[in-house]
Amino acid sequence: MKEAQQHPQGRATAALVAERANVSRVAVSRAFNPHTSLKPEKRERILAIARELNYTPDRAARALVSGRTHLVGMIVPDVCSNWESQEIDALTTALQAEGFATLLFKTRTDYSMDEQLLAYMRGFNPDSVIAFVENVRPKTLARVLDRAVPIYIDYPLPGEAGAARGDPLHDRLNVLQYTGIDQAVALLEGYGVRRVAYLSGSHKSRANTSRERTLRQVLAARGLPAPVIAPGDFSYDTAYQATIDLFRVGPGAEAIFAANDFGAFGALDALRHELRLRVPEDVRVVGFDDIAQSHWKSYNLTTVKFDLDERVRAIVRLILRRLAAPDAPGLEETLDTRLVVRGTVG
Amino acid sequence: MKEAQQHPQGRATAALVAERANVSRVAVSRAFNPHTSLKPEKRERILAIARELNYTPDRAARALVSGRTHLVGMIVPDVCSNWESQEIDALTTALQAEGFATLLFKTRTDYSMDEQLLAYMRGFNPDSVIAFVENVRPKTLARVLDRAVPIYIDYPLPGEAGAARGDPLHDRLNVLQYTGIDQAVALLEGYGVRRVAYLSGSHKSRANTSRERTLRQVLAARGLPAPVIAPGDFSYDTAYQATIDLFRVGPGAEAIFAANDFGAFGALDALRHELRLRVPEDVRVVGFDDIAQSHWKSYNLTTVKFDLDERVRAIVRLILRRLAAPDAPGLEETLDTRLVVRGTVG
DNA sequence: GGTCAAATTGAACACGTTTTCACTTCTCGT
DNA sequence: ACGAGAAGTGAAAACGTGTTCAATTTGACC
Repeated sequence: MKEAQQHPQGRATAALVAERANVSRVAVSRAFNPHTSLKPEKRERILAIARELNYTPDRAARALVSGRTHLVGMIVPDVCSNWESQEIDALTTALQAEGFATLLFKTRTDYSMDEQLLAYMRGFNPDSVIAFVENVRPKTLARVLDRAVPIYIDYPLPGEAGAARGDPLHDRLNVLQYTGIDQAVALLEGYGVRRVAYLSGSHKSRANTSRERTLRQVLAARGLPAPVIAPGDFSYDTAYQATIDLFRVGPGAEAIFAANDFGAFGALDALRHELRLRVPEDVRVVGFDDIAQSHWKSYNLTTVKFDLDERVRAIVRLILRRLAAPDAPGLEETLDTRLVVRGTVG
Repeated sequence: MKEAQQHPQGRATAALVAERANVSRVAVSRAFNPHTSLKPEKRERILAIARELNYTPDRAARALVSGRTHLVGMIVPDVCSNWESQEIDALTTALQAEGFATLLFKTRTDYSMDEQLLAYMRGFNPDSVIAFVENVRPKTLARVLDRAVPIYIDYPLPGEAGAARGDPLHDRLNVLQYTGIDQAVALLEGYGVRRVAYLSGSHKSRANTSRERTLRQVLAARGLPAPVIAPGDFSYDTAYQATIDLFRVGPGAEAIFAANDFGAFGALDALRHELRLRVPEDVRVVGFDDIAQSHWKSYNLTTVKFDLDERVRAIVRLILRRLAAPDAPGLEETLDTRLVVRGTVG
């Protein structure tokens, strides 16, 4: 038997555990892999000694041979001020339970995802990649990422909804927004609102485009006029200024749909503190996301909610299905939204 | 020369690049490691072919032999609602530039860090670990993490400040709070404030303890009475309720120090929307952190600011110094704070 | 042209694991 | 008691890279 070190420093290795337990190194490996055949009492003894020696199989070595790193790459423009931070938070917890870890990367805040960053991430060889950033073409992603199949979080445009696109290059979580928006418009209509403004998110983002078009569709279906569009970029500050412009320069509105909750906060603060308008008496406001701050008293925002738990479960499901069948064609999951009624509509 | 595959699928390997470039595999390795001797034109040619084949050295293999994973583990209780999310955000960007990636782990929100999670993280073998969670003893951390030397972000208590503790088990970033708190109290004193309340963070957290004790020290130094303590846990909701109790049941106060900005928001909303008090006319409020939301019009919070850039640079410096000298005794960096004046004091 | 130090090169080994493949030992039905 | 299938075992071969070391080439100087 080979002479293993007393591990005076550095991690204990499988060879050391094997020596201590009077078994082969292979047996140690098997003890840590559930679906291998090893006499139960033997496995028990090995695990006990491993615990005693503070031994865990080296993930780098394991990755080298198995091809699995158990890392899930996530690319975000901003960890703080976004719906995505909630999702990262919940995803990290869920993935931890499945034996994965979150590998975080930051791209520029203009939602552009450069190839350099993708290549950088690829170097870490994640098992899966979740693209929160939309402004990258699936083909670019697939070309740079040779192994992991990326998961797109997508907001289908009206008409695309049921279409099976079956793209084998990536998997997809579709978030439909019709239901939530329709509930919001119905509520507004009940208060007699007719003139609606849409406070945009970033121009090129599909989340934004989808929300705007779906809103148009819902308004049209109910015989209401098309929305006025105010420019924005999902940020508080831009929304604040855009709202001021909408009322000082533009035509104003009876209700504002903001592309996200942060934008809605900006709109609310502009209406109340700058334009001296009352919400909801003078203007009504609806957001998207339902982040933690939305229930705070200063805002108390009525908003279109994504079910976070459901969403996280769907993503984890996509990851596990993909890893179980690496060559399967593009997988899809679809979720719906609903309205959370608070104080900014009436 | 060994027959390398055409890489019909899967990553390109160093052997393939070597074959294509008519060099040895070792030369390819050297081409990617800057401080090795290789004829420049040769390195150029190898890198060109590597780029063409979309080749990057496998980090798992590299980690196996070099012992460096280029991963930095971060443990947080909450990614969304915290000062930490800002720090994670900025740290991730800075670390990316140095060739590292952020490995994110979530612990329970009660700030307790179980050994199981530490062992789980250890399996990924990060080069460095940043402990945002305070409720774990350095010895526990050092015992579970055999390789990485953890970095503690610490808020020294009054009196501990200059003391070189020289603990070799971990490195430390000290954040002093005297200056910022002193500036805040001086400002309040200028408005004639004498009765100050401190709205706590989580009881066991050193950030909280340090803020409370430093506030006591500053008040005493200026001949003002000791603060009334209202219980809290760094969250909006708890702060909201605690503020109501402070005024309905307790003695009230002329000014409130909240242990963090989120708590300050809760206090502000409780004062204005529940207690119908005016800020800053009736009660003045000061927070800690200066997060992004603190400048929003609804809050416009006067707060003790941590310089994020400076802080991130200090942490990166600690990481690099530690990796350059793995056996050095405990490293330390020390930073100060300052007050950001906005609208909640006067 | 000759000499010596410095720069460059590649074969062999090491890193710690999983996987494959024969081989041995059990288990159970006849 | 016998065979056959199942379960358990360990030696050896990967996985893709960095590092060591001795051999070779280059460059500068006289």
